[in-house]
Amino acid sequence: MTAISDVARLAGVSKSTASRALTGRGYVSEETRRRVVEAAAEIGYIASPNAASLVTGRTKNVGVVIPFINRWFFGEVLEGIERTLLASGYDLTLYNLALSGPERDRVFDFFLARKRVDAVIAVGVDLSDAEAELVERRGKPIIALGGTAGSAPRLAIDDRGAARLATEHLIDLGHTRIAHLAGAGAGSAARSVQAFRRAGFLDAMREAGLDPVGGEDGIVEAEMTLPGGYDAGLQLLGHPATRPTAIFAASDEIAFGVMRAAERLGLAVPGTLSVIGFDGHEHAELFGLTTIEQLPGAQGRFAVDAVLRLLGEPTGDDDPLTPDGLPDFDRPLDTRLVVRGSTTAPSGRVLAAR
Amino acid sequence: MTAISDVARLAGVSKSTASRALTGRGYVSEETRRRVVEAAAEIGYIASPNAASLVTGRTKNVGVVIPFINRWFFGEVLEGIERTLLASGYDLTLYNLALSGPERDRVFDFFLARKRVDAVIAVGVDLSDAEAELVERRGKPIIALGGTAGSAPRLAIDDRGAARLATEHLIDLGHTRIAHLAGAGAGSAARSVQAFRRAGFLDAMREAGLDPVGGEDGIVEAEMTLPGGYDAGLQLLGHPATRPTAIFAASDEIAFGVMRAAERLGLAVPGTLSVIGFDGHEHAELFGLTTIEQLPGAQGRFAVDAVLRLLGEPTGDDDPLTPDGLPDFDRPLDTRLVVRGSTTAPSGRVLAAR
DNA sequence: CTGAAAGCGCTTACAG
DNA sequence: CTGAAAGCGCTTACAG
Repeated sequence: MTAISDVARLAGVSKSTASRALTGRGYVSEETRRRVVEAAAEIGYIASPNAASLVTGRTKNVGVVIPFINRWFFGEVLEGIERTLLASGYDLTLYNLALSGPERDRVFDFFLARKRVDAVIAVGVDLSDAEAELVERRGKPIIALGGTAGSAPRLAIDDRGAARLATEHLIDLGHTRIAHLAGAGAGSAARSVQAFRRAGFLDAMREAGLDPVGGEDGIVEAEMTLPGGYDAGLQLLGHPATRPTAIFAASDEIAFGVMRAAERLGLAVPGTLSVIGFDGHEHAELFGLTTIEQLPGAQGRFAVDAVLRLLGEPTGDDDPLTPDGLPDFDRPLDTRLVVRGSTTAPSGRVLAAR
Repeated sequence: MTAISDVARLAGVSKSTASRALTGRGYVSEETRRRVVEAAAEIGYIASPNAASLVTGRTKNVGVVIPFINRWFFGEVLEGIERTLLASGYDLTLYNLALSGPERDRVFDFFLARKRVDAVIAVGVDLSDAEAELVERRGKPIIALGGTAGSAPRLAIDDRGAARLATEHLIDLGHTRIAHLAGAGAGSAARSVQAFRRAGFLDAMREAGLDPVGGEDGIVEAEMTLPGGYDAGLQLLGHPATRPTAIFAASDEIAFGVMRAAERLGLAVPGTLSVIGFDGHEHAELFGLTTIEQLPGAQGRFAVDAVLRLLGEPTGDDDPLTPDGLPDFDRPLDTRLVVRGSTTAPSGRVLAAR
C-alpha cells in the first residue's frame, strides 16, 4: 500500500510538503509541486480519504435518503445526484428509506449519526423534526428535495400550483365531471407532495364551482405505481353512472394504470375519458399522455449544487442564486404543462350545448 | 463530538478497555462491558468508522457498480443489495457506471482505487480484465452479478438456457415464424447477457430446424427499454409479408414496447402475434405477459451474502453453499417460465393443418 | 517555501 | 481482565 511517505521519499521532500503539493493547500514552489505530483503518479498514489477526513473533518461523501429506487421519478433524481456528485469528486452513500419502522430508525440512529457523510440529501421523504435534528445536530446540512426535513432548506416544484394548472386544463377543455387519483396518504400526511397536489386540484375545482367525482369525499387514493393506478382506475371507472369524463392522476405511473384500466373496460381515451398525469415520465410521449412535466434529473443536479455550496465547495454557477451565494430555495423548480393526445373536450359537451 | 475517550472516562476505564467492550473483540469482564455500554448509550457515542477503518483496514462499506438505475431489473437488484447491506451494518456507495468513457475510467482510477470500500459488487456490467485487476490488486474482492468481471466470481442465471426455454415455448405452441428482439450489443459483446440470450434463441431455432425471421441476419437489436422495444417492434412488424407470428424479446421492457407497437399497428396479441419476454417485470402480470421470471431482489441479497462471506463476515446460512463455505458460483440462479395470455398457438396453425 | 511535531479517533499488540 | 503505548495515514499549525 503506497502511502504519502512513499511519495515524499521519492520526491525528496517531507510528508508535509508532499501533502501541501497534493492537496493544493498551502505554499509549495512550482518546481517542488511538479516533482511531488510526478512521484505520486509514478507509484500510483491516491490519498486515503479516511485518513484525510480524520483530520479535516470532511469525508467528501454525501448521504442520499430516498424512499423508492424503482419509481421513475426517484430513479431519475438518483441518477442526476450521482452524476453530479461524482463529477465533484464526492461519493454517494445510498439509504433506501422505509416509510417508518426500525429500519428507518436505524438509518438515523446509527448510519447517519456517524461521521461518514458531510451532508444529507433527502429526496421525496418527509423527515420528522426529530430526524432532521438528529442529523443537523452533528453539523451536517440537509437539503430536502421534494419532501420536507424539519426546517431544512427545501427544493421543490410548486406542487399545488402545478396540480391546479393540470386541473384547470381539464376544466378549460369543458370537463365538469372530474376525478382526482391522489397519491396514497394525500389525505393524511399534510405536508406531503400528494397532499399538495390534492390541494391544488381542490383549489381549481372550488374556483370553478365544481364538485369532485368519485370516492367518499370525492377523491380516490392510489399507490403511486402503474398497478396502483390500474386498481384505483377500475374502481373509479366501474360504475357508468358515477363515471368521470376526466381524471387528474397524481403521477404518470398512476395515469398509465388508469389508461390500462380504461382499455380493459372498453373506455376510449380520450374519447370517453381524458387523462392527465404528473411528472413527465419517459414513456409519456409514447403513450400520448398529457402531463405536468418536471425534470427530476436536473433537480438532482440542483440539489447537489445546493449541498456543495452549503459545504463551501466551489461549483458551476449556472443556477439561480440569491445574493448570499446560495440557491434560491423559495423559487419553485420548473414545471410545464405538456398537452398530448390523452386529453380532449368531453364528448358530452357538444350534446350539452345543444 | 463525543469520542471514545469520553465513554472511557464516564465508565472509569481506559480507552483500550472501552474499545474492547464496544467492538466485542478481546477480553472484558461482563461487569465492565455493561458499564461501558451504558456509558456509551448515555452520551450517544457511536464510533467513527473512518478512525476505526484506519487501523482495521476495514471500511464496512461496499461499492456497487451498476450501469442503469432506472431499469426495472437494476432497480430491484439495487434495492435488494441495499437492504441486505444495511441489515449487516454496511454502507453502500453507488457508482452508476457508464458503458465507457472518461467517467467510467475515473470510477476505477480514482474512486475505486482509494481505500474506501471493502469489496465491489458489479451488477450487469462487463468489466475488462484491466478494470477488475485494478480493484483486486488493492485486495478488494469483486462479485459479478449478471455480468462479468475478469476472473472474479460470477453469480448469474443461465441466460442461454433460459432463452432457449423461452424460444422452445413458442416452438412448442406451433410457431415457425419466430423473431428475436435482442438487447443492443448482443451481436458484438460476446460475453454479455444479451449475447447469451441471443445464443439460447439460436440454439432452440437451430435444433428445431427453423430460421429466425426479421433483421439482416435474422435478429433485430433493441435498446432494452420500452421505447426501444416499440421502435424495433414497429420496424419488425411493419411489413406483413415478413412478419413473424411470435417474438421472443430479450427483456420484458422490450416486450411491453413490442406489444404497444402491435397495438399501434392493429395486430392482436396473442391472436396475430405472440410475445414472450424475459425478467418477470412487476407489470408483466398486469399486461398478461408470458415471460422468463428471475428474481432480481433476491439476486441482490445473494450477491451481498457472497460478498460478506468473502469478507469473512458471518451471515445467515439460508443459501446454498459449497463445502468451503462460499456460495456455489457454478450453480445458476433461479429462473422459471411463467405462461400468461400473451402467447398462444399461431392462428395460421389450424389453416396449415387442413 | 519547507520540515518536525502534534494530533484526528480509533484499535491492537504487549505487559502486567 | 485491564491499561499505556504505538500506530493506522493523513493534514495542519508552527517554526524556521
